[in-house]
Amino acid sequence: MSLRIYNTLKGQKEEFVPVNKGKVGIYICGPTVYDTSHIGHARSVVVFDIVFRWFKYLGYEVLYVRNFTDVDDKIIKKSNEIGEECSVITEKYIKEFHIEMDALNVLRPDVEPKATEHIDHIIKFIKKLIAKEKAYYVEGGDVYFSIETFKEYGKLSNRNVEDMKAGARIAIDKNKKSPFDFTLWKPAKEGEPYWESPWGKGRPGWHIECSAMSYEYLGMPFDIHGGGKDLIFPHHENEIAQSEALYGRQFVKYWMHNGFVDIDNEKMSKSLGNFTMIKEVLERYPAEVIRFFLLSKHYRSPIDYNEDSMKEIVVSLDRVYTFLERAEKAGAKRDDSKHGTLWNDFVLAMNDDFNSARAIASVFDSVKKGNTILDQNDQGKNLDIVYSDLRKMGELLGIFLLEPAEYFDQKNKKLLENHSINPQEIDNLIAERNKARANKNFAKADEIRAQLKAMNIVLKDGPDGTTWKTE
RNA sequence: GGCGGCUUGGCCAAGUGGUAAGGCAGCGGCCUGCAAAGCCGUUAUUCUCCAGUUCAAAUCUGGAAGCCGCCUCCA
Repeated sequence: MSLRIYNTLKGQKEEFVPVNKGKVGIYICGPTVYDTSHIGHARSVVVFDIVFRWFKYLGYEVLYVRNFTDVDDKIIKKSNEIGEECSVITEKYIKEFHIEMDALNVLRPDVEPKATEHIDHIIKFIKKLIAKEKAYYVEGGDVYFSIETFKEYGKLSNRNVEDMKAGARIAIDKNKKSPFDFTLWKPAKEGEPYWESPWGKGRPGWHIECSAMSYEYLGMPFDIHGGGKDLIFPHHENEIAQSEALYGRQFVKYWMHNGFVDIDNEKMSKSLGNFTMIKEVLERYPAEVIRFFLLSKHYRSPIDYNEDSMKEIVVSLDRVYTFLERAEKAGAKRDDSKHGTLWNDFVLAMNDDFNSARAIASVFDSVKKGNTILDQNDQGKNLDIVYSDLRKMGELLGIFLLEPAEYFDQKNKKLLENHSINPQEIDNLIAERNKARANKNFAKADEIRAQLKAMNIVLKDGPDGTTWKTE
């Protein structure tokens, strides 16, 4: 049962064989910190969080690096617009990013390097490229990478320079040897942040930081490099060019790219004004629901964010927690010494290119199996196994990790707040209804049930009395 | 123009050439004073269409239609 990963470079799934036995190096392109993160960022981060967790589960020694791009034209633009220092902006959004990702139960990477803290490494990298004649300086302070010096340019995105020229969607720049040469270092204009370099005061281009920093932390080649699908070209293509041109060997073994999040079947875009921010979604749904949603479809496919899907996820999550609660009340105990057959299905799914959508089917199969055991009053070992497997699946997916009571309390609290309902009011109505029931006045009892139902409160009559939940 | 992807029941969604997972919704049943939860049964002779390869195809090949993404900052 070995792990298979879809490698963008090869266009197919391949068996995962680490560069160094027992170890895995992962580098993920993190955000450019100039604005609030949207649900698309959340997907990328959650997807690779699953990858991280799965490698650890498989017993690898993992070194997980995810950068922050904190020097960039967009940051400078924002700085000019709002009159704040770049560093104030980047720090603000890094902090926000951390808060939101923590809420989504995302594990922090081992290292989160910032471009501005690795300018020395970047300059050194560029100097070496120039020395090898893979890059050139032009009058005025720009340094470009020369794609003509790297014959394999285009191998990740399946492009070739001739075809791209035919597309002609690129501005001709007289300073460049080829229109596809890209910036490694650009000069600072008046008032822009800068660092001293052999090419004057300036700042690094976007692509170079990932080559320089990944080399610093993970060496070359390393195992996994990932990010959103849109980064395949030009960002990752350019990283390959820089790193492989300089060192003459493979840069990355497996390239992974996640699909986009659409909003109501449309691409998120500024013109449509439908950028959906993580914080907005967190206001509407529990963080766990968002995470569950993001994992409900295979990571490479597009996923559509919409109200109906989210509601469905809420119902599904309730089902899982309802079972966990029921199992725990029946005395289910965690015992990881043994696994059931559904666990094997889960592992197979995850080993097949991190197929979380399929893995989630094992979650529901476990719930059903567990409920059947409970219905048949056949507790004991079987229940413990199903329960333990389910808990373990939750740990690896990073969902349903709460105690059921905590989950339902939070949910109830939110609903009561949203509808300004006083819990005391509910208790009073229940007491009244139970009095009616004791007197066999079922008409009155049903009336109260309906009244509560109208408030989105659902009653459950059990052997230990009446409990309620929100709908 | 170049490159890549998608099209599976009312909806969402897996699917590794061997005879359609899972979830939501619906319907029937058991349980319940009634409910809720749960369980059981039921809902695609069929996977956009056409042709081909094969004993066997949703899965492979060729073609058609529709949709989407990247090539410009973008997760």
